[in-house]
Amino acid sequence: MDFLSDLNPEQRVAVEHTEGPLLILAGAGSGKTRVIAHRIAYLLAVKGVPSWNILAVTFTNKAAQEMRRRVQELLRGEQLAPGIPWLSTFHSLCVRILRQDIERLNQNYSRSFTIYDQDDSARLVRNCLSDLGYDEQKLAPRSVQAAISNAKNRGQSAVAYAAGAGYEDPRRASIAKVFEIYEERLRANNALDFDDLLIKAVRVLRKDREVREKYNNKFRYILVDEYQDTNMLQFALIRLLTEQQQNICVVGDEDQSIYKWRGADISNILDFEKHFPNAKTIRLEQNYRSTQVILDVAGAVVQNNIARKGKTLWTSNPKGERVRYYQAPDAEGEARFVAAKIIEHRDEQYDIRAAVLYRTNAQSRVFEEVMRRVGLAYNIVGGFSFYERKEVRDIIAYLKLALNPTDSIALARVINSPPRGIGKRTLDEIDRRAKENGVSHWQAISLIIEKPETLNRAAISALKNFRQIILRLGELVEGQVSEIVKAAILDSGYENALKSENTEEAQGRLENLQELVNAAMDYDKLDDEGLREFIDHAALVSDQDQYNPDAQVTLMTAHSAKGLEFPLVFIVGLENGLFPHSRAATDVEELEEERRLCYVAMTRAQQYLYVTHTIKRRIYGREIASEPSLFLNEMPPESIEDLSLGGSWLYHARGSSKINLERGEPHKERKKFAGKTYDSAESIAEFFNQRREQTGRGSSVGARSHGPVNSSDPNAGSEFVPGSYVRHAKYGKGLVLRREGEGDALKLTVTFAGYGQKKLIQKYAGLKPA
DNA sequence: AAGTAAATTTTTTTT
DNA sequence: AAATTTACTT
Repeated sequence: MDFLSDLNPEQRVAVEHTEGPLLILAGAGSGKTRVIAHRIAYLLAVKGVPSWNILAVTFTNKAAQEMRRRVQELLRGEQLAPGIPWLSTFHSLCVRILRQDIERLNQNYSRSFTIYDQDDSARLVRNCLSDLGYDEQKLAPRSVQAAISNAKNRGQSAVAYAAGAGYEDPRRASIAKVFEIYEERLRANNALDFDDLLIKAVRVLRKDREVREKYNNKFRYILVDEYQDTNMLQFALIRLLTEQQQNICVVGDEDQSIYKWRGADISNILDFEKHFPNAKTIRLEQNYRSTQVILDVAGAVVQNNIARKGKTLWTSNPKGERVRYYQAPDAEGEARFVAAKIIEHRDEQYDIRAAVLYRTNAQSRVFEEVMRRVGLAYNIVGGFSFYERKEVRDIIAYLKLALNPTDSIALARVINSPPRGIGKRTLDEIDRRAKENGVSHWQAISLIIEKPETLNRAAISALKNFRQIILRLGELVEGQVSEIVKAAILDSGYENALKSENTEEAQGRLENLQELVNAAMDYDKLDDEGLREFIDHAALVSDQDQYNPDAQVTLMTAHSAKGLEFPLVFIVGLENGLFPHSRAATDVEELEEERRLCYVAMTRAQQYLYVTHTIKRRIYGREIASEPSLFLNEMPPESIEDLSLGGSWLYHARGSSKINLERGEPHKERKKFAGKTYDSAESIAEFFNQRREQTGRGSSVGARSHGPVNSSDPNAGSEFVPGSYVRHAKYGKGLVLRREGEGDALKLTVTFAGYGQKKLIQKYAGLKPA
């Protein structure tokens, strides 16, 4: 079989250009997965490259799996030496490298290191904070963790972070201190957090020539997918791996860069030609996925971004139907609309796959409830994953301890769960003895058992009991994975504790643990995968790995949808403050990232795209009036069909004579959207006033909503209505989110870039319009 | 030490 | 509104 005939000319070049650096700028839906799969197959079958010489890095394990499947399918019937290339995520690649070679770093890490996920690492930060005597109210563990992670992703050590001047964050010195002991403790626990996986892998490659040469010789052909979302460390890794050869092929799309907040550095892709001087660049601009209208609308939105090279996607697909728009009275109505439409589409085409995309996971609940009520089977991606459930995490902590008893986070997690009589007093004593003798908590337990000092007999026997459990598990680590998992569930007393609870919830937890055993059994069959790999997998599975391509309805965040496609897509909750998210509202760059996210979401759609928003929404149990997203405003009206009942925002926006849409040539540069936008105070007030008049006439939609926005009288303090921008002497520019009270008691909730939300009394805050 | 009641917080996106 | 944390009882 030849691997070229069903490719377009550009795709073909991308497959054939195997030697030397290659940059593939692949627009949404331009068949990049196809190209990568064909390229790998071509390397193997035509170029005769041995499979172990190929490394392909994808964003998720699922994507790697999918790639493997497609390559295998292409190679069916080919006579080839067996073996599949290394297909993995950056993080699992680093784990594989480190499990081999971390000891060469001489940093007291052993090959049996533990991986700390977000939750573990947050716990460790919390420990550090409390040991330093810092107030968690002032230094939120999560934000400290984020600051540390950001610094690590920039390649900074604790010392460098402390020295790093710049903007004066009063918390900086304290965070640096936390950072320092956080790192110390990771090392003491023989643990690596997600960032460390990359950092240590880069370090070992950089430091040790032998290791570097080993991997340079091994990976002669390297492919990186989603290159626009790689960060500094991932780039460093690529550089080190391509020191000898330059057969590096990267694929990406600047318009789909949505992980800047996680340290992704777009200049990696923009400067690729600089980094690899002889690079060839190929643009894939033909879209095979979506209808013309969907592409037009998505393009019109992303065109509002300034920081953009700009490219033109085209398609020979049919024009398709207009994008459908719906304004719902509330989140419940929004979900009901989506469910009803899915059912309608099913009548047309019984097996149509649908996706509901939202900005935040918290939005999923209403959709789940409605889907269940109307009897639509759905698959949910993200949110609370299987491995994040408490009981599953607890059992995994037992297993981690069996392999690495110095892991104090795992120890703290399970030492008294299920309850076995080890309380605060005992824990304090363990901590004291550990510090006194400079040993781990695990070793401190043995010290206490030998020489109890202050503790009573009951506590000592509880500790002995616990130590015995872990030691016994330790004897099983070489055996079958499912056996030790079963032992952990049973010997820890977890099963009995749940059984004696005798509730439905406990029953569910038991079933989850049975699932864990089932998952472990898969590892029994594999020769070179054991407990270690099982636990690594649990830490490194991504949310997207829960995606089931056969599911009829999938609920997930817009982020998780990257790389996927569906005939029928709903983008819900398109409201200012939600999508774009309020945390991104005041920063132009962040707003542009939100817009790209919206673009990614829209370009998932193959045939039908629906965009919806609500006019009021519950947040923390409080009902808040919400306003339509500015992204809705950026969609060309002629491509939108309004399905709302009664008067919709769209109806007002488009129906008003004030609107003067300045439309230029479709693909020429166009001035920023000049239509009526709702990002000014007056227009929002106007919109809601119009609504009130209309609903007053007896429209059924949201007839009695007394949200704060609706109460805004344009004549009184009209400057500071929700949606308007203000300037604060200290915090700078901010977006007004909420308005409460009147006169002197007028309180405003304002979100400021870098400072979060603040409640301000207008009388004292000295706000100016911005 | 463990269970219950009260208070407090939570929501960005994720390897 | 729900979940988690803390305070208070036994």
